[in-house]
Amino acid sequence: MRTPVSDGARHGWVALGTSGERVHAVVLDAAGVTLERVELSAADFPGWAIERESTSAPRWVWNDTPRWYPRLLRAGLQVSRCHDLRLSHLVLAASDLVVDAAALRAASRWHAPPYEAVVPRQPALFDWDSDTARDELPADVDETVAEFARQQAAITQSTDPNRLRLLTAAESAGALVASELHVAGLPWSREAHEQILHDSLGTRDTTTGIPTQIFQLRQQIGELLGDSSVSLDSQPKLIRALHRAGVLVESTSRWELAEQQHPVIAPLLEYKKLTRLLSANGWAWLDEWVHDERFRPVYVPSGVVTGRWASSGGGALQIPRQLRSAVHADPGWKLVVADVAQLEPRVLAAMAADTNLADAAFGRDLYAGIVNSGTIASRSEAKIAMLGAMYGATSGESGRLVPRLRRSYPRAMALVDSAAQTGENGGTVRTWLGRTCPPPSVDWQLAQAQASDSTASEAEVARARRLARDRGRFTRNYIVQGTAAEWALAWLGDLRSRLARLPPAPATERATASGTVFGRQAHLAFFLHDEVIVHAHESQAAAAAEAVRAAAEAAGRLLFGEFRVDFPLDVSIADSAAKE
DNA sequence: CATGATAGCGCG
DNA sequence: AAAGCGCGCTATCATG
Repeated sequence: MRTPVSDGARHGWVALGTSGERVHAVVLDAAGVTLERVELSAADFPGWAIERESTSAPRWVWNDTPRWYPRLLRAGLQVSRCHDLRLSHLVLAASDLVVDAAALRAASRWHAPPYEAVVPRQPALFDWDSDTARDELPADVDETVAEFARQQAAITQSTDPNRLRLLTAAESAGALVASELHVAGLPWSREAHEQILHDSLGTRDTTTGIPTQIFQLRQQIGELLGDSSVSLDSQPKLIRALHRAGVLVESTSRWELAEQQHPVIAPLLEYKKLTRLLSANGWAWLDEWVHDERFRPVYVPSGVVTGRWASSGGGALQIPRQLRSAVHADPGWKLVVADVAQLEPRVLAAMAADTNLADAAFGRDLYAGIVNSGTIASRSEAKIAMLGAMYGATSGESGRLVPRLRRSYPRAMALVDSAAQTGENGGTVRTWLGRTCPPPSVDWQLAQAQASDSTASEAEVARARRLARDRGRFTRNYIVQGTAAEWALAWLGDLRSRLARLPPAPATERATASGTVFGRQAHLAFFLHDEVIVHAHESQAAAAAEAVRAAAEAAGRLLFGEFRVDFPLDVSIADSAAKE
């Protein structure tokens, strides 16, 4: 295992490409001048890369991290830095900060969907259409070098090269982390999971497969509704059965059912809860997604329009709290579970340089700070108000409370209000580092144009107004959610290099079996917007926890410099990831 | 039989 | 009471 060299002077770049079975590398100096061209067989490539990393720690330039990095990891190489051309292209071609994006946009083959969408897990299910084939990502090394040059030029000539350099580096570091998370996997106890399933669902009937608890609830609900054959899984049928029993609901959603007074409600809500567990994370999920005590979801960096990650397969970003105790460290290892308290409002305070809000948050619970300042009476109201301000609430308790925040924190509120106004007017907004939201759709623009015509009907005007407001709420939230995603990338990127610098754990049986770079090393095991889980040998858990905190501080400084805002973490070191 | 839309619920 | 952002996934049901 090679430990990444810590960042210091610039180490130059190595651009990679393929041609058939051959790998081509072009070594560039820091100014982008070609120093050397190397051609390798696919088999020789990992060894060559390991050598290169240890001698010069270059920034690896490649078309798409998931097409290159997993095999290097399996060969034992954790690289220190890369430039992901696909992700960077998507950011730069759309960014307001780029002065002339024509050349980038003309290179349309670089505008490509995530690898998972192109190479699906079950290829048979995918229907290749001509567009996808035509837009396949370039792999040739000269095309790689050319795109890299275009991107460097776009950054250098932009109105804010520093931000775009940070953003593309953060995106690229995130791409490395995403591959590492997949290869390492989330430690998952099959036994603990099965215990949870058994405790809540009971045992599966040997012939029907229906768990006893669900079977019994179904019987009980049938009796209470006076219809033993009622279908509980079909909303229309369930609604009709409820109506016959005098429960006058318009939907079968949980909140509406919960309002009703009827003996069938409690068992019905329980039934819905249990069937949800069964279908989303039951025995079938366990068999499909957990192997060798690891859950290995596919993370999709930048899969969300705001820059947040998405995931593909297994519902990685929706693991229910109920199952978190199944996330369990290996014997002799620990989980360091850390999440940021109120990331988004802190990010908003820093973006707006709103010292009142940053001070209210400093060193404590942000909502308690708002209460403390006398702005709002209770913590729960403060939270509702702040979420309403960032999401664009107009009615209800939230809408009522937002004006109070506007009085106490005018700078922060003006920033989100202005983003909303820009969006309503059809404009674009951008995050702190320059990720720019998409322009309004053709349909949206058409609706606005029609509504401004003197012959427009009332319905057309109302629809255009509603669409404009919808877009305003989107852009309002975009700047905050997107900048929070950037903070999280900076946190992850800094953390991965800190963890890589920790000395390896003592040799264990598992280390020899796992066959990857992470067998003996503290490593990231999970990431979810504002939370990380690190898997570390017990001898290193405390150092890993300290690295998590230090990385959060570094991320705050990297984005917001000396502005006085902090990002406090809740950190725990435990065998499982269970909360509370 | 396959595809797409919708409801509902899980996560931040 | 159920609004106000961003997602993925499952089941059902209408449509091709």
